[in-house]
Amino acid sequence: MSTISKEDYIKAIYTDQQRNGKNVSATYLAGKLNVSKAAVSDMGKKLANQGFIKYEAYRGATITKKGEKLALNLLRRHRLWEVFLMDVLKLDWGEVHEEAEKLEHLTSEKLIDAIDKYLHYPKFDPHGHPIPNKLGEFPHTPAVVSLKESQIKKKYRIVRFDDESFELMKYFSRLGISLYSEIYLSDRLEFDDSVFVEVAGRTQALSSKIAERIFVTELEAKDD
Amino acid sequence: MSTISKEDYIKAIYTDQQRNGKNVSATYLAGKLNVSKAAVSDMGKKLANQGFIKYEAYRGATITKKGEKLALNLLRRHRLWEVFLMDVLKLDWGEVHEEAEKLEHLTSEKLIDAIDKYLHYPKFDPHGHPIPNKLGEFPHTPAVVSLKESQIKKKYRIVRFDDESFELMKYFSRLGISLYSEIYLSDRLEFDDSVFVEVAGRTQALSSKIAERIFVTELEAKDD
DNA sequence: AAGCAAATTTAAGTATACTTAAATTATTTG
DNA sequence: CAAATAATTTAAGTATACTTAAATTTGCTT
Repeated sequence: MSTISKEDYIKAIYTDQQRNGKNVSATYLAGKLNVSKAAVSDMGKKLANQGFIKYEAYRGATITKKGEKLALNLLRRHRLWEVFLMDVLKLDWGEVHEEAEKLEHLTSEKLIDAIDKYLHYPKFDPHGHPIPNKLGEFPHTPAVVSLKESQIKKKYRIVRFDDESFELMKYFSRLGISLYSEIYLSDRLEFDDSVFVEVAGRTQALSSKIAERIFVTELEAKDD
Repeated sequence: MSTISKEDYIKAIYTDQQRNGKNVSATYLAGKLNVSKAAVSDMGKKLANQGFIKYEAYRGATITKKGEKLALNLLRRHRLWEVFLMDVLKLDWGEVHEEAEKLEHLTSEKLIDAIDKYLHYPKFDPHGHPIPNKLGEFPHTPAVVSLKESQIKKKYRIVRFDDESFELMKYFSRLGISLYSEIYLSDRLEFDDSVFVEVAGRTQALSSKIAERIFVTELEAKDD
């Protein structure tokens, strides 16, 4: 009923819809999944037939309840594997996502529950993404905003990197930007929406593309 | 180059050739892999083209060096996963083989090496199968024979169950026959080659089909 | 050694998940 | 608002890994 390929489409549709709120376009999916737009159109119809998504010709996909259930399950498997591979098997940052991407598709309910138990039911993965429980429920979390939307002259704590690419993660670690570190948003340029931040004792400029991927919670005001 | 399907064929060919020493027949593979004989014939040609096996029409398959290398790698991945799933994640006997069967195909060199290290380089899996190292070398092991070939009136230690089926494993555990237990081969019937054994304080009769799957090493003579 | 049964292959066809190229629909812009 | 351009779909074709049914080969039996 659901193959690896289909699962990849469903996860991409769910994730993009969560992030951007609108119908997920064929072009986006083709880029993300590295296939032609024609393939997306084809698969769109199949997934719609099987009730995982709604697919209107020329206007993209939206996830259904059934699709969401599968997507949350995949997210759960993916994120638990990530924690496991990093914390237990000591794979590093960059390897973890790619491995999890493969393992998530072939992991039975029993196995993933065993991993969950072994890890004492973690609530977040190594990027700060919340891990759905068996029922597909996310842990309750304080409100988070991306650095792009947060206010200047305020102190925050980084709680999530909303990106899995090894490249960006390496960039962050080179800059001393890591999960749960404090960050002070000193300024934002009108010109290109880039931001200036103080983190790990350094002042950095970050493009809005990057700020958009860093999620934070507010801390008490900084006293200078 | 090598898909999950192909890997399953190669593993089956390698394993059967090891066990029975002759060309592996299409009928055997069709049964083992749950596909038609026509499918085996098809795939046989493909695998031969790619250098994994030799395949002579009407006379079955033999593994090549290249195929053996891949098979040993698969065996390594499979067996390490089995140890990991049982010892670390506490899955039970029956579940372990099936899960490993899926995971082995999508496990990178790095991951399997991390698992190997985590487990402190185990030499045998939960069925007593030897685990090849990174180079495809088996650990040195004392000579083992199946109960079918061993001599009566001698004491042995069970060191391997050469079968992965849950059914047989359950049967053994019901009879109190477990890995590394002592077993005394009291008699063998000419009639059907079945054997009488004393194990776990009980006297049992075992069919030759079953005796064939139990591998033992000799212990010092039993003193009555 | 001929005939027969079993094993195997060939042939034709299916489903999945793609591809490229042409045709169609939607959207932007002057 | 029409034309251009961008996005998407349709059509035709490919590779993989199967299927069933018919034809062929092998090896056994007498």
